[in-house]
Amino acid sequence: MAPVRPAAEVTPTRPVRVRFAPSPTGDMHIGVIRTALFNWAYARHTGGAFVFRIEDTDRVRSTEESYAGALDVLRWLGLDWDEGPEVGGPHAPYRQSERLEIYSGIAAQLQEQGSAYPCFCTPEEVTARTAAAGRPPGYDGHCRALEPDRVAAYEAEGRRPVLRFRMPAGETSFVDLIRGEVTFDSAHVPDYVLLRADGHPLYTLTAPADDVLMRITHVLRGEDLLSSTPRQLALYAALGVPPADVPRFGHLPFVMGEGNAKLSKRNREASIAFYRSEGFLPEALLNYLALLGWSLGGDREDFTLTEMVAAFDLGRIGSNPARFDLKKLTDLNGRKIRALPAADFAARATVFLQRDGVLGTPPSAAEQLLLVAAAPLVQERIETLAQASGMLRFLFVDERHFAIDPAAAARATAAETAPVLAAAAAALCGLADWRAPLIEAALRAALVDGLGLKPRTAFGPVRVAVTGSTVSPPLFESLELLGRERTLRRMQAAAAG
RNA sequence: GGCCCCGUUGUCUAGCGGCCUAGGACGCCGCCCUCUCAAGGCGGUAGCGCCGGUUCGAAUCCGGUCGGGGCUACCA
Repeated sequence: MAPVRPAAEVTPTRPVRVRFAPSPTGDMHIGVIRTALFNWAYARHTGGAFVFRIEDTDRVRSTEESYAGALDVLRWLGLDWDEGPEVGGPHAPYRQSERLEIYSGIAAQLQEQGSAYPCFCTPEEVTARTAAAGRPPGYDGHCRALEPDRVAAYEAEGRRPVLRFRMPAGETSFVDLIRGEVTFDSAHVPDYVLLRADGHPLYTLTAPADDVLMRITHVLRGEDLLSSTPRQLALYAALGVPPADVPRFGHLPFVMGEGNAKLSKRNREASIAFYRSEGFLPEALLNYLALLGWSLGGDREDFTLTEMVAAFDLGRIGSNPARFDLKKLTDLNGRKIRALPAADFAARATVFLQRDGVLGTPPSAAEQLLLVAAAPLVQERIETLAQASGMLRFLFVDERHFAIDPAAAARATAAETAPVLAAAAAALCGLADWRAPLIEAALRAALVDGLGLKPRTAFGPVRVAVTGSTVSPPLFESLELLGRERTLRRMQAAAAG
């Protein structure tokens, strides 16, 4: 058999159409989204189309929740699709469960022309045979040429056959977009199942069918599908798909978790929902994921989606698996948070502050103003949005519920702190203008110069008394935002013990 | 077992025959700054899996080897 060559070598000018085709069988995870990102970036870079298809042919595992979750995650990330669920398109429907007639038509054609045949073997029988023969596992072609009376006998037993594709002998090679030329010998590619015994199609049929029907030009998918590519190519040959309509293939390396295992749905760290609820920014997640297997070139690691799209190039995708590193993601997230305009940060942090009861729902106008004012102070100190609450609570908490963290209070005795707080309160109560520089000057004069304390020991008690913690945004700015009244009240309360 | 893919510091990577006594980033360690915590600045730590070959010259090309991974489902 002549080697099958990718279509793009024949027609390099066909407009790019890529697809993201998850199966809705669980939470969207890191690896899957990285695949979506690369497809999306390639489509946007080339001005092509990004097709979103749902491969829900496994009726047992697919759930409506996962389906909804997939759309939700893509939307949250900002990976917009040109064709697919809810937006429709010329090749609708985009859920394979709604395209069943198409697949049975193709299956019938394949069977009619002898490219596929019914197989009555049970999996147990196949393994028993290969084991007995000392052969490697995999279907042995037992039903390839069944006599009619054998078929009748099986049917009389009440067996329902699957439909298997008849793998032609010979070699199949193709040029993988990421790995270069790959060759498989059909001797190692067993006849595979197209249709279940109940007549429902498998992805082995639906994915290749839809890739061609939806006029996909480039299939960028996980490395786990690399060895199913010769099957897909053989199917196209049997169907008589013109070479120009056969997509090119590129197999992305895995994203690994801790240890040496592929990051899977088992890890909580693999779920996009986890990062969303921890306060990671979508653009940080995407930026980080891009770094796993792709590089802008040079030393640029912190970039925008727009920059990524402009520079995206399949040639720069690496072929070796990458380990997911939460520390690096977190660092990148911190950078993106710091770079946010204050109002933008405030808007994004709001849901987290509400979740933690720091802000009301909806927040009052005063709360919103205070949050924007405090934003720059906090942005520099947190790495995830979820950390904002701990840093800001003292500013918004109702005075009746304000409390000093016991661990912070235990750092010094009341006898030690009371004089400091009294002096601080005295210095501040008559301050003409309640602004950070003046607050600082007054406190330094009273505590450092007046009481002869080191800055560290002078301001520590004030910080604990007013913010309730040993860790807070910068003290003087915090006092300014808190206001004179609440500041003095908290100092007096703390001094009184 | 068979077939296929992969192999630069702990991690992600740059590198595509001389610019490499291998660059950047995260992490880690130290110092500086400093009202806490951060941020920032400066410095340090650590790598081309191994063996052959090609070449004047190899991280870069070739072969082998070892190691890791995937597939080998009526999952995708």
